[in-house]
Amino acid sequence: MRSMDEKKKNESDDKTDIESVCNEFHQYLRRKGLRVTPERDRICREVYSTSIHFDAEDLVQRLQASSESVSRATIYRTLEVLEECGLVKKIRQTDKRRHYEKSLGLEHHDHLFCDECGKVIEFRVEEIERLQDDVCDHYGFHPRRHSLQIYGLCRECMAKKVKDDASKLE
Amino acid sequence: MRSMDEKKKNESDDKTDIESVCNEFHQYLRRKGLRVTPERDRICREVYSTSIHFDAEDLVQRLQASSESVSRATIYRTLEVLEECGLVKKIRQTDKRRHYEKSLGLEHHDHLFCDECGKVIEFRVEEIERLQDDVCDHYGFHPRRHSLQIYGLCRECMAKKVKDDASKLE
DNA sequence: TTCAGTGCAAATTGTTTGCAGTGAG
DNA sequence: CTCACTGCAAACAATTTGCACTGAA
Repeated sequence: MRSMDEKKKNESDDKTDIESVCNEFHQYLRRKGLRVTPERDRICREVYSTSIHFDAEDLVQRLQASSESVSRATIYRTLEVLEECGLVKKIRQTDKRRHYEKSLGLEHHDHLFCDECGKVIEFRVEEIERLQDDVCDHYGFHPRRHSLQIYGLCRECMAKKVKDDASKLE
Repeated sequence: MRSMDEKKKNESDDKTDIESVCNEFHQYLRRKGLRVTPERDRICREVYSTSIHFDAEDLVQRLQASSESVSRATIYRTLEVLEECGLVKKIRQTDKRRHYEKSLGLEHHDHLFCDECGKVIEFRVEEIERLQDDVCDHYGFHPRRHSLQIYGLCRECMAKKVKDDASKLE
């Protein structure tokens, strides 16, 4: 698997320094003539202090559980701003919820989603990226973003399923 | 572009004979002990007599415009059955609507979506399919379905944009 | 001081559900 | 004759919006 770029699956990896992310966000806001408010700051921190993957409703739950609650509307509005400034990316899954991932410092990558346990595995294969560009060239298409999602069963859930199926036959 | 499989973009291509599709659907229903009803038939025909791509709400609009209106609930319920039997496939969920494409006789393929005019271009690259399998092997992941979506601007919209931007500079 | 931003509650949108009546097998 | 299917209207769940108030610049 030469071209596959191994990624440690470390959801709570705190390498990205929250302060610098907030700074970047504040700068973006000022550049755009938007205001830096405690709510926006709080939301940005919450997003960046937890797992890479989250959805809007989860975020609402978490933020409203804290003493410094932020309203649902503000959270939705702020997620849009965060997306515009590139700190967060929509990845949208199968259910009706809007899924995001924080994107600072992350190279583009694609996902494997386990149908059973919901696990998310990230991967990146240069060769696939390149082939996509070829396709676009071929159609004169100007790509802005893409997503490759593979759904199925992860190793563990597959093993479990095989076992369950076997025991049903007894 | 050796491995790229050219697909004529012919949305209303009626090669797939509606009668045989309906037949297949009826057989599936019987096999499963489900009933063949006029509503299910009507929905199946509507799906197969129009463009490959559609979303649930569009279908509702079209079916309710006709004299033989079918209720929204029945349409949603039937789409599920059509999906189980493989006559229809769920695709992207960019907006909040549920998008489908009819899948009979179509080989798996991926999509380019134009952000501007909404055009959809289908493509298939064997090499990409193969690389995806490699990725799954590597993680011990058992794939069931996948989708690769590329968003951006199609040739025409890109040209238009370039022109517009240029005229703004005058 | 002045709007952009906030919270709240009401509105929207797509989809799902409960139920009484109906018709396919 | 039965029970799966239908239409309807109400229920849901996620997101959006209108509006009066508030606080960042």
